[in-house]
Amino acid sequence: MPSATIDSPLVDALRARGQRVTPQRLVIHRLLREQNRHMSADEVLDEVVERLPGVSLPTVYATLELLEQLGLVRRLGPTGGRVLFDSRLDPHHHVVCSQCGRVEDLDAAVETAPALTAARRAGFADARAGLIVTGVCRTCRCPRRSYT
Amino acid sequence: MPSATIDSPLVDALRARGQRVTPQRLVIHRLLREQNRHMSADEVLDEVVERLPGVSLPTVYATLELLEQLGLVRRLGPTGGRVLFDSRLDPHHHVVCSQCGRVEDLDAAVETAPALTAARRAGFADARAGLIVTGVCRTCRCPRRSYT
DNA sequence: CTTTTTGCAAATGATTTGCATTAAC
DNA sequence: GTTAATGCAAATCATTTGCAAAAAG
Repeated sequence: MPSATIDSPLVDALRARGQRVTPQRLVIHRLLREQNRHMSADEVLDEVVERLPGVSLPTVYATLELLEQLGLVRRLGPTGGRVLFDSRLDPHHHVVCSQCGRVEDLDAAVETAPALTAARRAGFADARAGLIVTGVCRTCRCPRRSYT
Repeated sequence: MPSATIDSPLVDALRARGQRVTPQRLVIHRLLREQNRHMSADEVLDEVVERLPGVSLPTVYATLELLEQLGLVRRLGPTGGRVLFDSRLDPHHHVVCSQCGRVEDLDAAVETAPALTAARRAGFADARAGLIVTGVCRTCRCPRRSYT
């Protein structure tokens, strides 16, 4: 009976996918489990090099993407790489394709009031809420085939 | 009695702030009102140069930022310039400071089910929802003064 | 041993900046 | 006339890529 360590979820997922367990991956994963804050790739590198000198930024990026695919971290922010501007001013939300970055409007009633209240309580003024739904769009889902 | 044109909201806001009404600003604003889609700065430039040759990318960026400040467009995507990774895996939301980019967790119950359903109906699979609240944090609000 | 992962250096792409010129007011 | 806004070229920043060397299984 293997005792569940902090590494287990990562190690198990890697083995299940036939991928390798490297010190870089372990250290980055541990760091993220320990730190209870949002970190950029840069910040991760800074902390990681202290424990494992020589680690490179590209490795950090690759590992973070891997961890995201394994469901072990959540990516925040740019879902595609660029900023988009929306001319619709009425309240509505958005769906973003996690593969191609396509953004579509989403008309759905979502009760954002409690979140706005919580934000104000946290010290944020002029709060506005927007729901971002992430998923895989039809086009990206249908492999190599025009709309059937 | 000035008839309300499509330009009015922009022109009025500019005058109110003592800023200048330039053809670039008018054309970019009109374009965004007409097009009913999300556009990147590049895409805006492409369309704008057809109507006003010689317009530059920096001007497009500056104008889009201005329009955002005036509340005439909404910015989607990178609220700060970089991606952040969140190690919290349980459902929660985020507040982002629109000035400094600071991101904090937000624990508030938000009913995302209807949005997820709408996304599926729109053809998106594996949909996950995250609420992003944008506002100005306390630190950015208190001008030039450490926490009082 | 074989194949994946790494580190390095260089490339890419979006956005921003400095500055002289032009155009609003 | 004054001052803000523009266009241009170059800078910056985060992220990605190509490839040979190192390491996991």
